[in-house]
Amino acid sequence: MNETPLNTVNFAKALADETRQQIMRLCCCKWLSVGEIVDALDVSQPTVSHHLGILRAAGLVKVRRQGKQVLYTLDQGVIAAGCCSLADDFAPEEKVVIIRPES
Amino acid sequence: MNETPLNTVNFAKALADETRQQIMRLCCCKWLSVGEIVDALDVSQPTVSHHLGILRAAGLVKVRRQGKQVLYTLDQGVIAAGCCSLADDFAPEEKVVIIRPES
DNA sequence: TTGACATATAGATGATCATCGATTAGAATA
DNA sequence: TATTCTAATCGATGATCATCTATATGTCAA
Repeated sequence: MNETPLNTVNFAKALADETRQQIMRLCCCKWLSVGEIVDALDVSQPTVSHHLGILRAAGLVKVRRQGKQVLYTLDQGVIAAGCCSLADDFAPEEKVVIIRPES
Repeated sequence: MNETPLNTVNFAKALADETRQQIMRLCCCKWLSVGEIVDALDVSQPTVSHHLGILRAAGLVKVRRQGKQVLYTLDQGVIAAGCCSLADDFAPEEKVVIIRPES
């Protein structure tokens, strides 16, 4: 639900909050439960859930259920693509690209 | 004045508005006066000035005075660097880089 | 099936922000 | 200097949003 298409405005909006970026830093390159994120930050559990909902709606995180817990991690592919879209639109004379190991 | 340092949160906030991105699209790769931007959009002159002020405070635009007019253009170097910072922080496993012709 | 635990949702509140009309400031020209 | 043109600032208003407490939902274990 609340599936906003990921244009550059929605992408930027999803990133435009300090708490949300803190959450993103935490679950970058690893899976974390909501509780672990709450413990690591200084905001309430509903606030963390709220921000995770926004990141989920924007498609910036992958979600997995493990028993009672719900695990989140960043979807780096989507995020890298979003960054490149921004650069394509607003810095086309600088060639910002994703280097792929093999193709 | 109002010189917020350009961390990833402030960078994303500067981009996180539809009207602001419209302005950015307009003055990407060319210099435009405030009046030209106002004519191209459907918002008032104070609103355009307001958004230009935000882009200026974030360092995303270059400004030049020409007679009575004030000209703006995007600072693509800053924008490309901001995109790469975002990608470095939140998609480190995808190698997002700026390709420089020669170095 | 009951209870405990983990997360999501609901509803309220205060802060931030985009927008506008009115006004001011700055620059060029007559 | 007075006037005109251009852009920035002021002050107000409505909308969006981050945050909280309280509650509901969902999952597992006893």
